[in-house]
Amino acid sequence: MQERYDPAAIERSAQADWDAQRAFVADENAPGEKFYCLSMFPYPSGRLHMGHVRNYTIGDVLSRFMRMQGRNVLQPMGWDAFGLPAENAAMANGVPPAKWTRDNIAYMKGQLKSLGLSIDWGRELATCDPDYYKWNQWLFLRMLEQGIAYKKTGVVNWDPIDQTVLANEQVIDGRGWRTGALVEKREIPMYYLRITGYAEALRGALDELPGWPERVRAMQANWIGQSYGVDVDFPYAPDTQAALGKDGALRVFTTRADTLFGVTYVAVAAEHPLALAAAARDAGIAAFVEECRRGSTMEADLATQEKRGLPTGLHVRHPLTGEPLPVFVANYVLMTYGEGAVMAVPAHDERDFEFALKYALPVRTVIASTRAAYQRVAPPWIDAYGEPGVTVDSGAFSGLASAAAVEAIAAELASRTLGAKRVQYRLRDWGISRQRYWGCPIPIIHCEACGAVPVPDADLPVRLPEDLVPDGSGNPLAKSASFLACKCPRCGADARRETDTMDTFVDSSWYFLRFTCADQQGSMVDARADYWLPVDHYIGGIEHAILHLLYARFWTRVMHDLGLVRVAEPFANLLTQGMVLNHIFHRTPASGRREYFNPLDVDLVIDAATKQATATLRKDGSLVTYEGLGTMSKSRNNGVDPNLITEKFGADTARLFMMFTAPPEQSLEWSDEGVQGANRFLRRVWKAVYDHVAAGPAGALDAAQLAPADRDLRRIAHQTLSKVRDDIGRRRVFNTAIAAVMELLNAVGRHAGDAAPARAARQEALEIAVLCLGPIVPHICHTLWQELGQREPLYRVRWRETDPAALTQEQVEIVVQVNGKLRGRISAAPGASDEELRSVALADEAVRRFLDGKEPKKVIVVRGKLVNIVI
RNA sequence: GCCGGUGUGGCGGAACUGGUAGACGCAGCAGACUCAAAAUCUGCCAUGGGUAACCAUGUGUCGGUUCGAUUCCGACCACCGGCACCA
Repeated sequence: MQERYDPAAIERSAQADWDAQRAFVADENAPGEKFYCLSMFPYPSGRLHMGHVRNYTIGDVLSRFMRMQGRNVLQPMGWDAFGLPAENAAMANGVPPAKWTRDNIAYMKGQLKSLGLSIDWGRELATCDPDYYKWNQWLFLRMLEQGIAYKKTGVVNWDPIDQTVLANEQVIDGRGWRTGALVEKREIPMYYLRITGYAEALRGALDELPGWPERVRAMQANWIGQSYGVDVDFPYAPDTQAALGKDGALRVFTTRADTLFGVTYVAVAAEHPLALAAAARDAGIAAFVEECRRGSTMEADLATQEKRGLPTGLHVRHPLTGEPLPVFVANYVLMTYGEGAVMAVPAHDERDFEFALKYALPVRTVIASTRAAYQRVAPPWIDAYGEPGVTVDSGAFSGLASAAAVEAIAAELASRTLGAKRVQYRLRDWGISRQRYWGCPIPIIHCEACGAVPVPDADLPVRLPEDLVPDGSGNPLAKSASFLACKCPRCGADARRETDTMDTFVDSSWYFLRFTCADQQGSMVDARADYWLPVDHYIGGIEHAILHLLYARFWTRVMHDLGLVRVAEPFANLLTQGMVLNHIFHRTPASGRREYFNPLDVDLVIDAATKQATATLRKDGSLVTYEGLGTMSKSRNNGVDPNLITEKFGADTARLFMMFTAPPEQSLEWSDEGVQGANRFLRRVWKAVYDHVAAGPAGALDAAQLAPADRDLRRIAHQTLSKVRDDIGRRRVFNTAIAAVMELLNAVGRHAGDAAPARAARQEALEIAVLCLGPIVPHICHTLWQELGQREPLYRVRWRETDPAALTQEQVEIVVQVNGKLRGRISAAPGASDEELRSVALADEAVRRFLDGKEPKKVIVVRGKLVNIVI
């Protein structure tokens, strides 16, 4: 055995062994219960980043661990290959997105391979392959037939100079990122998927996902946002009838029908028909409506902006009292939620209260607090105003508890056909049309005579031409004569192809199904999907907790309902890993644009006393501003290239650092010293095995022959075995598992003696250490396992059973507290009774000092752990 | 703004079911080896007081429940993730 740990050579040879043995090819017919372990596939941005390394290491540790538990494991990998960055790169370099993407995939695949991941590469797929996206199109057509996909108008960001649609991230402070032009909103026709039809199913099934983190389930439930309420119709007053030229009613949705008698005005969104009718008559309103339409589409902006509105001059009548109520246009009413109109109850809703105060509208108290938190609503706002209570000043409905009042008022409205109870969801339908080139074409043909005609299945896939180069001025597909030209499938006339492509969330909504049968040409999925699904463990960033995971759940349900797959829920267990952080340094020169510096080029000193940070540039010692820790990102230039680490220390060191430094769900702070520490530990493991092996083979272990020190080592080794299995297998934490093996190795270092039983105990302890580390640092363990004289390669070895006899102890330490404070320690047999523990504790010298001769009032004994004496 | 999360030594973190706060590692300090340095090994390492034994304080802040709270409850503060066209 070599004395020096040489990661480059070891990793090369271990990977060659695994390749030669086809060690990780998944087989549906292999023995063992299946285990589908999936990490979120990467966007091929060019190079792997540390978030990927963390994600894929977690998945690989689980995969390798589960193989050792006898499971039949599938761990696939692919590429989320469509998306905006490829178009941006094309604009910057003139390279077609297809070439850029495929080059990136080739490079990143090499990087992934060098990490030693136990992936079945035979199932690799890229979402930009026609073999893959053909089935996006095929399922879209099925959804169209089912009415799940439909067309309506939607709002987009429009850059008037580049004549192009912008993504939200391309809008900076209301201006286009390239042109600086003020962004406009435009309404254009788009395809939507009716995810709202699945809202109840998606929400209800969250309760049946115990393997998901509570916080993700909560986030999804809130996103779907189920609320029970009442639709209320406010009949038009004569002025409104005149303005619209017809009779009718303004419909609002409310969860607080009990406050109906407190309504003092109604508010509508800027896009609401009533607002548009008012705008047509009044230039001031038209200007306000236009201003609201110009603003951001992002919810965060809408929610933080100042609440403003204007009276439309129109009125509606209260459905029960007939009182005329003014109609306002307000920027805080969302056209996309409910009916785009709200009944305003300033006394019992904080937003309405703020608005009414600002515009001097009446505030009418109609709820009495059941805990006497207030008498009459008056500024300033307190949260109690918004709580349910008992109705007052509500005509025939006064004196009812809120819940009862809702029922009674809903019944009354229903009897007058002016309202009905209804369940409302916050969730909106999923708009999938993107006015972009690098995505999956939507399989529609526009015919002058026949309208929008679906492409026949036989003509799928609609291929995306791969030679176009976007230049920022709109979708190049719209200028490609060869792509556009086609015949109408219905009438045969010349027609034009749809140029919108699909949201890339479509691509990632079913890739996990395709991995099970990536070679299937004849159908979207086959029976193998039913064997492997659901994914037993899905691992990915917390940033995907809502959108991707909800869309994937929805898409799978649609496939389920079409009879394509048996499962309805695709992911049985979910692990949401934390972000990888690094220091951020910048400098803002007088000229303006902020410049970021890579942490590699900066020295950071933090004064322990003052906590003052001083950051200087290495090359010239000049000062830069320390911004603190933040997610590694290109824009902040604080990424660490995984290659630098693997080249210097090896993949095992990178893997160990990632797994040891923080538990998987928490964010992980990058630390160069931490990486060196991980490498140091691997060198120690190597040396421990080397020293042992160099002394010649150890004999068989005979428990009866062991000296006390040998038994201690053996106990620690078997405790470690149990702990690591529990940590990885049940708790899904790795840092504590690694810490346990470190302790075992420290114990091996302390253990001495060349007698045969001592050497046998060390052999066993080292075998257990290597076995436990195997899933985490597979290359070094692959080699050390052989050096320890094992014939079966480690990747085929089963986990070892803990020997209960090794765990027994003659004496255990019991902690003694007086009034909850630690005052002494006693030693007792593990099975000692409460009485025995109590009397030994009371007799203890240290404890007696604190008892001060007093009689204990109470003695609490936790067997095997502690005695607490209360005086 | 709304929804979700996090907060423990100089630093990353541990304490799993309410029961010894600080495992394991990093950094630091001291020593051994060395001509020297690196590497390696050994010891120390929450804060304050004390030569020491030991004592007091201490898990973001304030309060509560309990024999006992990092853990449970309430209020607050700071930071992080998501908010529907980044993926």
